[in-house]
Amino acid sequence: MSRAEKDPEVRGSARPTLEAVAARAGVGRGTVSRVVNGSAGVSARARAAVEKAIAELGYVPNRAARTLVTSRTDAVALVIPEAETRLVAEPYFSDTIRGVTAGLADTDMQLLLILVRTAKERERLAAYLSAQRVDGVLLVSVHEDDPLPTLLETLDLPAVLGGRRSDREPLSYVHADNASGARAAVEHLLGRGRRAVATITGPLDMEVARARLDGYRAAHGAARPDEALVAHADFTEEGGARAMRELLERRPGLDAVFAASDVMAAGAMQVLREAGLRVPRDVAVVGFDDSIVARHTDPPMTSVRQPIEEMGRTMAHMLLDEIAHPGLPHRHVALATELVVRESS
Amino acid sequence: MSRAEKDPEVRGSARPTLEAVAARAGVGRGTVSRVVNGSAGVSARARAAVEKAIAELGYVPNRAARTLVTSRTDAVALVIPEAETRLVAEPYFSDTIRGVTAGLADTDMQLLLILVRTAKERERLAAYLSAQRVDGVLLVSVHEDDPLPTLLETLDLPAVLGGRRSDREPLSYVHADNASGARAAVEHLLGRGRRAVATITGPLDMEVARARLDGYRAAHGAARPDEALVAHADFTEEGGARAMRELLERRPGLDAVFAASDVMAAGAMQVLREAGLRVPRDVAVVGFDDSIVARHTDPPMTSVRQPIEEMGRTMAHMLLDEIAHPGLPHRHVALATELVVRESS
DNA sequence: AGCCGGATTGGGAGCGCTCCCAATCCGATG
DNA sequence: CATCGGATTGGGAGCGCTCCCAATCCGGCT
Repeated sequence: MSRAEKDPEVRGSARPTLEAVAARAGVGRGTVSRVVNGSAGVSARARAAVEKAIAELGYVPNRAARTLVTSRTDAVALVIPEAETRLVAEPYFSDTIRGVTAGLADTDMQLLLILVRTAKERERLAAYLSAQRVDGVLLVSVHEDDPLPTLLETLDLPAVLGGRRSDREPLSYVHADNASGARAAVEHLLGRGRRAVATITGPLDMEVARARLDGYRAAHGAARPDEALVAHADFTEEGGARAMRELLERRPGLDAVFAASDVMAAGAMQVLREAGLRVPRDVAVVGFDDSIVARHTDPPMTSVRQPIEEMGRTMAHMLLDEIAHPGLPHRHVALATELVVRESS
Repeated sequence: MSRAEKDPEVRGSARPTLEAVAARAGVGRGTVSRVVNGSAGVSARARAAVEKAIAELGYVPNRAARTLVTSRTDAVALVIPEAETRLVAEPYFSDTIRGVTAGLADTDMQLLLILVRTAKERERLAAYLSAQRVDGVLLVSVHEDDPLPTLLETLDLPAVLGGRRSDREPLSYVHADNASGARAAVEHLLGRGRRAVATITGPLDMEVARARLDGYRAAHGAARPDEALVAHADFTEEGGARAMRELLERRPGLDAVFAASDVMAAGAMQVLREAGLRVPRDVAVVGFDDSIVARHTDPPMTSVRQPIEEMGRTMAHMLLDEIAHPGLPHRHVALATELVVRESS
């Protein structure tokens, strides 16, 4: 039998309250509260007495009581569409979380993780967020038609997006400079003498996918690239494979492919191999994300690295700012990408 | 200027309270509370009136107020040592989270994600958990000397571990049947005629690593395997490579390797290739985890799959049980693994 | 008609904290 | 020595909810 069952005092009610600390320190509740919250206007003597009492009693403030009166929750939510956790290049997920956690580390903000899987859950989430249970929201992997950002806007709840819906995104966001990254990748291919550089895009209802396609086009300068060299996919390996087959059928002479994700690039490499084409000899391949997949393909894949962990950290910092200063105008941050050259190009 | 600034009523205080619902429905607070919490003893008439009022007002209970009086928080924490998010095979992290989320889906439990990075943070966490801010704790990737499980025990806080510290683990846990999985892998190699099967272990202060090593030994039956065929590493790719070099030096004639993780196996395959040995012709390789890495090595790797998402789901369910029924004896659940045969063996 | 007991109901008390104001203290000033 | 004002302090009020008990209601029975 657990101690808690025998003696209800052990868990819960036994914990010292503000009042107990006040009594022990021989001061009033107000003074203890001031010390705990670091407000000014407490004499050194009183402060010392309170701190001593706190230490002796092992006092920890009751968060619920505080929330009840201040209506701050000291919690932020990280909302991730469930589907993304499967599709997106693997480390994306953990890197984001790691970054966000790091950004929150010196705060005593709690991180609530919310995976949204179904439309039903999405609705529940709306109710949830409306109910003020968090001080702010981080939202990653937004699609263009995602209703959540709009909801956050109307709720006037501090929020920072990872990525943006379009280039006119009103909410604060952090994203990688996808267009430049893609452009650098394609320029790299062209610079190595490739002539017919194809691309495999992500789903075009995501701005990341569009931006990478734009970068691909921009790399061609005034010379509009052959539209038959553009194939659309969905960030999955199978999608990448399918797109590669299409491309080979349409333009058998292509000599390079830029895929908007490593996973798609891996699918493409598979198809190339099956078609008897060698990488990079016959067809050079560049991916995007520099995920773990890129390092393990054969040959190892050239890829565009995005600083995902830093993005998470930045998002967290921006959110804390917005929470602390509600009037703040929204901010838009783009972080640089970096081309990591390996043997596939 | 945001609406909230102009009109403080918009955010927060404007939300209807229990009292408001009661007034609107023409009943007392108690009745509304009973309806909201689904307790019995409410007439159909009253219930209908209350439900109508709730819908009209868009009432959502204030969690903090409820927590304050019940001292339930309706939140559980998932604690992950930060280091693991880097080392462990990538999808582990997201699969676990996905599983836990799924297991919590029909509840209105919140999931708090806590990444512990430093010893300092670990201490803070102790204070945090002692402060009753969650109803229960999920703890993954425990090391033998981890002080947290013991803390949870003394706090008498509902907890479920992912993995166990030893085979005498008192706390509830869910783990994969590592020994059987490893055994199956090695038997598979022996069954294909391999004679000198080496193994690369994980850090032996983790029970998973020990269990997989035990499985390796068990597969050899009465015939104790040559101890020179056992090399220790740390679940990293570099560690796997280093161990492989050691093994090749000690026993150049080995014809198979079972690594306790895919990532280590990938490192080993790299070394084998550099040594001019072909996989699987000269040396067969089997990994553990069946992570994304296994599918992308060259050749694709045979690996032992563990049902990580299901483990997460099971952990969540068990925790909910322990929270609901505090007296419950601790439970230990082992989930079966499965050998996925690919070209590396 | 009067009474009984179970079903239903209302609302006081109180959870632990912050906010805020009135009270007190104390050194400095005239 | 009286007065003044800023610094410090104590504690009432109240946040929104659940718990619980006393009060009320009502159908059935004598």
